[in-house]
Amino acid sequence: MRTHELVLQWIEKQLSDGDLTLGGRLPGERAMAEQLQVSRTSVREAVRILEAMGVVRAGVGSGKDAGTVVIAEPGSALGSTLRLHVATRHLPVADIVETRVLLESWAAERAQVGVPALEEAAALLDQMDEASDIDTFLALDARFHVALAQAAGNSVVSAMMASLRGAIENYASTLTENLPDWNATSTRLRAEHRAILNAVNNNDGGTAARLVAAHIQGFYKEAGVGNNPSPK
Amino acid sequence: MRTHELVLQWIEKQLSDGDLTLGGRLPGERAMAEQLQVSRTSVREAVRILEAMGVVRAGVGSGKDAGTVVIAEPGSALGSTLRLHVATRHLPVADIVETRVLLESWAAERAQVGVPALEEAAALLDQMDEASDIDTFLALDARFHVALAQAAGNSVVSAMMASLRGAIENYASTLTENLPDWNATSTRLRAEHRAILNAVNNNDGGTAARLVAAHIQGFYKEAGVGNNPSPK
DNA sequence: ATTACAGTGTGGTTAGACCACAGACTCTCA
DNA sequence: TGAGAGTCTGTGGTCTAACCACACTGTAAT
Repeated sequence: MRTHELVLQWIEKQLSDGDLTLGGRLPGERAMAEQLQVSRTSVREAVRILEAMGVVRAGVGSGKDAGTVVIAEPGSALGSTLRLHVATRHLPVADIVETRVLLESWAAERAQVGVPALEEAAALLDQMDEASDIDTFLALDARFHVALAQAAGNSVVSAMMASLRGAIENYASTLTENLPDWNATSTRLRAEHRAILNAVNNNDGGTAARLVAAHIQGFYKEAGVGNNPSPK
Repeated sequence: MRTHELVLQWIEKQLSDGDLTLGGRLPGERAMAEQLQVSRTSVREAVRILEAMGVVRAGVGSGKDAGTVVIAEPGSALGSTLRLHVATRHLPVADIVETRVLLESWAAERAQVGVPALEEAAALLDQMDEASDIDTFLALDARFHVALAQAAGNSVVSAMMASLRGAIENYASTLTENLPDWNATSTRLRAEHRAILNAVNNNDGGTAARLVAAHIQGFYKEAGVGNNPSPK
């Protein structure tokens, strides 16, 4: 077993045992190195991996943002991983879109009325009405979908949803260049968003799920993702 | 931007541009360091991250298994990430199980008859009939479920399925100790597996999906995962 | 009291050395 | 001529020891 894996194992144990909790600080790299009788290099490699996994955040200096702190950001971490694999051409974008449809439909169907995430979603829609440039619109759109997914209350689904969206974010941005008429498209997307949110708030999960699926597939189809996700 | 992130960016570009493909070798660490004008340490940190993401595999020595090679194993990488987050107690096991049900039901419904993965699944069932100890059985069980998911032909869903299963592998192993009668349970599980596979082979996706959902929920419920996944 | 500055501890980076490993090569000897 | 032993080379794995930038903390000078 490689040295940095030993460090990883040790840290994972600290987490499992509850000795290290969210917001907690890891010992300094030099201290850990001495405690585990390994070099600082190996400690750093382990920390790098945890950072890539979204489990810790490293900050220099001193004070509140300094040191290596335990966080919980599985979404962005999974997103980076998926993005890299898309780059290797072994995760087709069509499969990602299809999976998004699957997860978001499920979440829309089970979204619970009254949770804070839904209020945030509504606020985001208002902001989108005033967004002028495309990138701002897309960023708000991403947050809206994530908020909607959160309303279902399953953190794994939320994280995966966010990661899928993140993995193809640049891709989606590029796609908009293919659109014949962005104004028309954005107007349609905004209307669809309202309809989805209304269905959710009316406790009509089935309709919400169908609308979400059509919404996502419609966008990528119009923007020209060659492959058509298998129809439900 | 930190140095190792620069290296990561460079490698990702090589992948995107197709200069680096599956099975291909990265330049040696020393060569990359010189080419990018950074230290070997920084190159190594980048490689460690890619390794954690399941994008490359590092091997010492010389010959076919040596050097840093591009692979495509998103499943195990995502699994490690999820496992760590479970350790931080911010991804409840119940949510993972629920997501498994979601993904596997979907996959079972769309599994295509005749693909190699289904033949492998059938072979695994035969092996499970002869498996004596629990851990062997569970390992085969995991492979069966992954094979079933692969039959749907969506690589993202397959990878996520595998990762979810991997994230709670140890957990599942521990759970079996809670079972009152392993022989009875394993007999039931085997019968359920056969029924699922039969439904798939009869092109009865709806039934297959229902059976899979019941199969997974039943196991965790019997084994005592407190939380009950929200009913469909 | 306010300000300037040195001190301290954090992660970030580097250079250079040595190790174990595994295949390729070469030399020796039967 | 063939087989075996020994050497060479290049890979990643690890370690040490230094230096940097940063951000707060305490202290001393004004």
